Amino acid sequence: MAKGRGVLSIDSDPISTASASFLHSLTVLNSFPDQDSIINPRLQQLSAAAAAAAGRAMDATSTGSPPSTIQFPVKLMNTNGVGDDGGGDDHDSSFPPDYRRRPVIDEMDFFAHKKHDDGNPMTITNSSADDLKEYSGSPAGLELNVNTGLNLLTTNTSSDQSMVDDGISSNMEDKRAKSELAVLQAEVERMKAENLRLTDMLNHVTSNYNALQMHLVTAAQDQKTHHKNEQQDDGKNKNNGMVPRQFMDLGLVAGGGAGGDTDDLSLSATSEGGRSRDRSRSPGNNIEDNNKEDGTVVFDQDKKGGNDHREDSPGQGWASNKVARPNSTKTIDQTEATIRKARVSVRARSEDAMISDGCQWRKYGQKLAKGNPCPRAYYRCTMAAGCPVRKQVQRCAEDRTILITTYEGNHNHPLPPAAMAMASTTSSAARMLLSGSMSSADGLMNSNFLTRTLLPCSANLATISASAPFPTVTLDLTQNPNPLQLPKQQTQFQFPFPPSLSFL
DNA sequence: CGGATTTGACCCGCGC
DNA sequence: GCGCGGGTCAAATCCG
Repeated sequence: MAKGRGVLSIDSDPISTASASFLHSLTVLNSFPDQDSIINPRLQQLSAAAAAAAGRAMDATSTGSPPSTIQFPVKLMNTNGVGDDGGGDDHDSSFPPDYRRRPVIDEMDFFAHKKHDDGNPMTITNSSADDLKEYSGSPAGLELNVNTGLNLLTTNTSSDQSMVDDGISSNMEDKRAKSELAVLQAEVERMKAENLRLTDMLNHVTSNYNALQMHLVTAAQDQKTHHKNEQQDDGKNKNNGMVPRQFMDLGLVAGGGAGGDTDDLSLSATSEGGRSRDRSRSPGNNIEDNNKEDGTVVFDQDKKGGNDHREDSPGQGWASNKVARPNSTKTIDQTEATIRKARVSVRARSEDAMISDGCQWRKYGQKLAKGNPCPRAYYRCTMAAGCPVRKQVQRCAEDRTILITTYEGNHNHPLPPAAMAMASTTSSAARMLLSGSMSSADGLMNSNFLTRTLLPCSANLATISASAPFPTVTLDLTQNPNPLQLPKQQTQFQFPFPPSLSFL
């Protein structure tokens, strides 16, 4: 899956969480064939047609082929070939670095569609209404315009044939060719203007994205500062030198760990510090985990008043954090709990007992949960010693073909490419959740906003549950609201998510 | 034989 | 304080 590599660098920013819509948009843009294969061919064909017309005018042959001149523009539209494969899965591997300045007609289609259909606030807004109107359903609209020219030509052609019979072809053919040439030149000019307009729009999207990103960075920094102050006030910081970067390092699955960030995948809030249980586990590499898992340190400092709690075990970063902090305010506690307990739940149809997400898991328990006849299985990541990531797998009681997989914790190791999709998708979702947690008073952002931002093209795909025991982002892959993004039906579960695909 | 899975027991938080 | 339910452990078992 080589979708949209061009977006990787964008989302590599750990703070770009809420910019998912832009990432998605850009990913979709990525999915389209490069402009060279769309607009340029059209211009080339127009130019070629113009040249042909000029040549015909010079030749003034009486056997001009009306059908070809009539169908020419139609071919132009067909050459676009956009949207024929649901996002152009195979086109974008060589995404040009300057793609932002190379508008693609179908990009406009995408935005125009979004503007009208879902009212996505992220949608470009500075375009004139005329632009949007003109481009809504761009292929059809363009075709209409081109056809206008054709009609003229067709008229000329029909009369031309009669002229030919009359033996006055030379003059009329010349006229006809010139007329055709003028039409084509006008079309070329129009295409150029179109390019400029698209460029402007794309620039605007980019600037919007940057602005949002800056906003998120600011919010994250504020949050960090807040927690630092909190720690200082406590005066009980037992982890000097350890700075909470973020509650959840959703990090950047940077190319299989090649990139600096090795604890890439953060499927959910850091290490489940919120886990109320503090049973002692085998001592392991707790310290290491704490160092790796952002935010863990922050919550690990309190041992519940020094009671007889056993030490949390290291390798189990996810069970290592204490919730209560003596001097913390109620608000802070709530926020922390929210962040620590965040989870990402994925609903997908699968006949298998477990979806294949590219990671290696070891089952360590199974329980019958109340309200669901299907047992819930507990898995632990075994790709690296001490990896705190765990997941729960359970079939939906209402529809047993639906497998609900809930991820929790941060991987402390590089992920194989196969796991990148899941990692990116779930981390995007989790980032969205935590972003919301950090920037709203009640710990959760407006779910509609999150949903739309996360998956602007399919708002019903992601939901934020605030009522669940843990704040949970649910990614519902059992529906297929946007066929363009689901190339094919898979029996084996795979991640069809636009955001995730953008990182593959 | 080593690793994975199963399964009953245990721990803990929460609500009553 | 007690019971319930979720989550985890670890011995037993299975399997390649």
